[in-house]
Amino acid sequence: MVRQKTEDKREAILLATLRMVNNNGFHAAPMSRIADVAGVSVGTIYLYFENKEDLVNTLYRELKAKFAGKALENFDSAAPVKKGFEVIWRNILRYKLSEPEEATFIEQCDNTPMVSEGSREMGLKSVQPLFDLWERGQREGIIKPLCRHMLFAFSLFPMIYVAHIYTKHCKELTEESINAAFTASWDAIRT
Amino acid sequence: MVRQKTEDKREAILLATLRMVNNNGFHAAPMSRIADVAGVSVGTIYLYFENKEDLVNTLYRELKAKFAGKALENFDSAAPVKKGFEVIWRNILRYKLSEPEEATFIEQCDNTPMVSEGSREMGLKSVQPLFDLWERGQREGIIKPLCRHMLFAFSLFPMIYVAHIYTKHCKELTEESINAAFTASWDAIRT
DNA sequence: CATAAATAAATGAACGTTCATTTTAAAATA
DNA sequence: TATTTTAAAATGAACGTTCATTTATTTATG
Repeated sequence: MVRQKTEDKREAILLATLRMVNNNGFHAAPMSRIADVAGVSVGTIYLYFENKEDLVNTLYRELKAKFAGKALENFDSAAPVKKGFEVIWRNILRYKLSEPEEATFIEQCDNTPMVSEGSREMGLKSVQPLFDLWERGQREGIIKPLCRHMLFAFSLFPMIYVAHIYTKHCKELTEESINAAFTASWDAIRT
Repeated sequence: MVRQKTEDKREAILLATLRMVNNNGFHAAPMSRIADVAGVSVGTIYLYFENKEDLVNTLYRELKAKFAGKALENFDSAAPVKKGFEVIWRNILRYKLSEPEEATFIEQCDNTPMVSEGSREMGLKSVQPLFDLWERGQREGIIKPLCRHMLFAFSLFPMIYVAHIYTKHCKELTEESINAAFTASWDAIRT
């Protein structure tokens, strides 16, 4: 075996991309600067990624996969609907608060043509257990008969927005606020 | 009297900007194409606007002002809290559904460094009556004691998201769905 | 020494912006 | 009224810069 492409460099490039894009958006993250921050030559990036689009999409998909893993941690599909929902809800909030850089990047990607529709769909499929849970809740008459989009819009989307605002302004969310936010989320979708 | 800069051209340039940016984001709206679509020469744009940033910020502020006007239409600050909230809620939804292009542009702007923090703050101040209404609701014990961000996140943000999804996929929101969405919004923030 | 990884330099396309020039129409003149 | 003057409005080719990507070269490894 000859010399391997060091995995370190790949990671450094991905991390640099995350940081640069978060700092000032995509238009302020030229390949040259990503290379600088990663401590790597520009050309090297093209050894690991096809082009910039591929680089960004790869990063997006990896983060989304990690996110889905965290979101479903300790989730028991046999538990009561409200309990199951609360577990996922708190998991997502914890992730958004503890990994604000990753969270910000994901949000940026959801609003740019640089990330393909395919990458986005992949992200949705990874939280299928949540959709199943909602459906069960509706069959049991516990959850309002709204479509997925609406349920997401009223129960998870607001929390993601709140986490974003708070990390952006470096304020801390008290345990009390978090509980209040969960109550609001649940009140919105429960019958 | 000398010749006036025709107001038509200014409007054409703004409209072209709106369309181009909506089509594929800011990076796909070069001044040259904006000029083409507006039926104007590139240089002409610089007679009406200082630079691209000024052009975009001007458009953003004009749309935000129009939005605020629509949002507060028929709002009576003396009416009961729930009624007042419902008026504004439905006004915003109507705007988002009837002017999807403008709505999409505003959303894009809220996620780009091209729009200054100052422009964004201006947008917030224009819906002060809504904040006042929430405060009154809290004094009356009708609305949960959450901060502005949270109230916005749980009652208006989801609806904006839903309107966006539906117009994007060209689906129609039934009157029934709209009522259900309002109930969810109100349930989320009422005590 | 052979081969792949890493680099630095080179390339060309695209962009925002400028500016010398032309067009337009109101004002002045006769 | 018909003609000339004037200055603002409009133009679009050209400029300098930046960017993503490619190429040629060097470096490191087995």
